[in-house]
Amino acid sequence: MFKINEKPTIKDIARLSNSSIATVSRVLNNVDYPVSNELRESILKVAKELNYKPNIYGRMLKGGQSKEIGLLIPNISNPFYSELVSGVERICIKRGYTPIICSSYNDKKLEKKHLDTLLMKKVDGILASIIGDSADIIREMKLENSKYVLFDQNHNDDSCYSISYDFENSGFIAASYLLNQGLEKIAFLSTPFDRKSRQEIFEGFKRAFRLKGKTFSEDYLIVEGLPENEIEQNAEIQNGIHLTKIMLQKIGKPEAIVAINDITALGVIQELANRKITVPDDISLISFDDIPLAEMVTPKLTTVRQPAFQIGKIGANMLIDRIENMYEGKKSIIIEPELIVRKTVMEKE
Amino acid sequence: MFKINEKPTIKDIARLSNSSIATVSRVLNNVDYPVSNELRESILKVAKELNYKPNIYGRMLKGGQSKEIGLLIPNISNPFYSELVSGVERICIKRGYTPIICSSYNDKKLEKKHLDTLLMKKVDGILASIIGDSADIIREMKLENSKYVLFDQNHNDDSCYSISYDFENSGFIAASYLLNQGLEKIAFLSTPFDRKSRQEIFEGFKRAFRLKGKTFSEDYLIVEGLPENEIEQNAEIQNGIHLTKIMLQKIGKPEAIVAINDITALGVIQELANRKITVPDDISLISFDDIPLAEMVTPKLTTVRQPAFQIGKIGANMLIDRIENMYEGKKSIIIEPELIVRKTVMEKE
DNA sequence: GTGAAAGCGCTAACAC
DNA sequence: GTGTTAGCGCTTTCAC
Repeated sequence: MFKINEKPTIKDIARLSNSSIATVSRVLNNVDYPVSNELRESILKVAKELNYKPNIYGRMLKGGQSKEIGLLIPNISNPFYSELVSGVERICIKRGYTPIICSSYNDKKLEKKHLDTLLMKKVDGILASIIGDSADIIREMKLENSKYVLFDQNHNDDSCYSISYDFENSGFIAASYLLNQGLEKIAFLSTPFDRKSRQEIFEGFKRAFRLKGKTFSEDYLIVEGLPENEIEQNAEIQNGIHLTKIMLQKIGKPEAIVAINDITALGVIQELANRKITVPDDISLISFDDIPLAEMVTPKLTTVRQPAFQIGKIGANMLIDRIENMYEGKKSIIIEPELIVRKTVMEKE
Repeated sequence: MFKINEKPTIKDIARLSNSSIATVSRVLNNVDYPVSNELRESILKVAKELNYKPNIYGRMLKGGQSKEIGLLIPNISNPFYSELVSGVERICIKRGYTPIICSSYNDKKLEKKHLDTLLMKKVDGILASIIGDSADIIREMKLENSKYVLFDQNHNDDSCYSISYDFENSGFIAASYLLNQGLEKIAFLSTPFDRKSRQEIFEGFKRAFRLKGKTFSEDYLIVEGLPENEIEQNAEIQNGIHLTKIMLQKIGKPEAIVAINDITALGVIQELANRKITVPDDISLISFDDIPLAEMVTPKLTTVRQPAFQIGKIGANMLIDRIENMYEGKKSIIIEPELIVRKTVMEKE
């Protein structure tokens, strides 16, 4: 018999089926190779009896693919990213890969450590939304000539495959919609513009004003941030509360508010409610992302959809296509945002 | 030189540092073994120059630990589970493990496939919240003599390590709190009692009535379910909406509602709002879980905390302790729930 | 059709 | 202190 309490190997199968490891390997891998039916049956029978499971490490050593991809994100418990992950997962399931999910919790050291782990595991590729020095991370991935695709990154590096939203247009859509409802005193609430995305949304926002022949007064730009530390998972909502307080103090009640994302918008609603100010009756509110929550809360959020699930799916397909050397699309994919009208903006009747 | 475009191995390092693979292995593993400083320096220098990363597959083949644990859950994009995952992740980071997260999306076939993948990867252990036939899954894990810990499972199997909440007490706490506020016409809204947890919550709920010398009229028990299919990610909130409609039709407006979880409660609020019924002014509402959302929405949810993050942390520690043969706690850990008073229950003044 | 044997990168037992 | 070597489970080449 084979070793007690040890996993059976092809050797055991070979012995018990009176054949050789080579033949067993051929049969089990269903490789296109002539094997007598009799032997084949016998081998399969023994394999089944032993409840044989191949040892992937033996296989990997021969230089196989790990069929794993790394997924480097800031925080799995942020609904935006858990949606993104979900999209990646679906594609991975369909295409036979396992995603290794790593949250860096806004800790650059940890992010680097995760990267090292992934590289060591020799994952077939990496999907990353980097919080730290992206140049650094990219360099390392290149060094290991790992395949990778970046989400929404601040990279100036043309050599990277990436996927992102058209943030400028997002901002434009939001502002245009408000202006079209006759709302003009609009406050823009955001955490600091340290990510390109936020700056771009603001640029599009201003473009909408320009196009209507109006000017945006910088007094209405409220940018402030608790230092970005998402370990406190409700940091973003705290930002919304904080920004609202500052806004009310600086400029009083505007007609409408643009919040940099849905979670921030939730904070805005909460702080306004504290002061008996109702959305949308007293102030209209629009934000960005359209996380699933957006239509679960009351009132349902009017928002500009930047679909996390979809970007996850597209990104995963892009990466796997690259891994399998069949990617033929563009190096940089841009997803167009979409206005989702719900209940937080008072519409002109 | 070593092979172009290939990863350097200890062989390459040995060659370039004029030593042997054994010595290289010793130095790199920092094993307690005498090596001359000169050689050590030289080896480390070469390793660094080559940007050497050990191949874990070679190591694993020798029977090492994978330092991975499997995490089998229903759905990563459900906030409850993304919190749980987050808890597991923290512990894994601290203790040097990588969690492999697998969502089964309520598909039993997929769950089984994930399990096979995990077993094949020879993860050091598995944390599981099983949706399918748990006996089946447990049998397989035992067969592979894999270490495992179950979350909140319907297992009758005493031989299992598990962690769960005291659901009966949760139900008791919720009902007692409402009754103490003078609320007596209380509806209980839940999806079908196919999980032990829901039945237990209801038992505790009834116990509170009994203890106050009151009886709960079964008319007020509203159990109904869209077939459980969380692929539609907002299935749970739809359940809340659906249950509310049925309730209003069957019994009209109760004084208070107990909803089986926070997301369902969000659906309740939404449907009531549609009909201009306000929480808590017209109807009080309490639910279970205390997902982060619960205090982000307006009104903030009064709920009985069944802390997902904490259960994730404890479960991960339990599993890793078992893996490292240092677990000394109980086979079955029960977490006590806690009442979190916020804004959805009208308090007696 | 089938089997023997080399070798993937690493660790560890053994030899010097 | 250092080096040689066997062997982990598998795939694959080569020989029969």
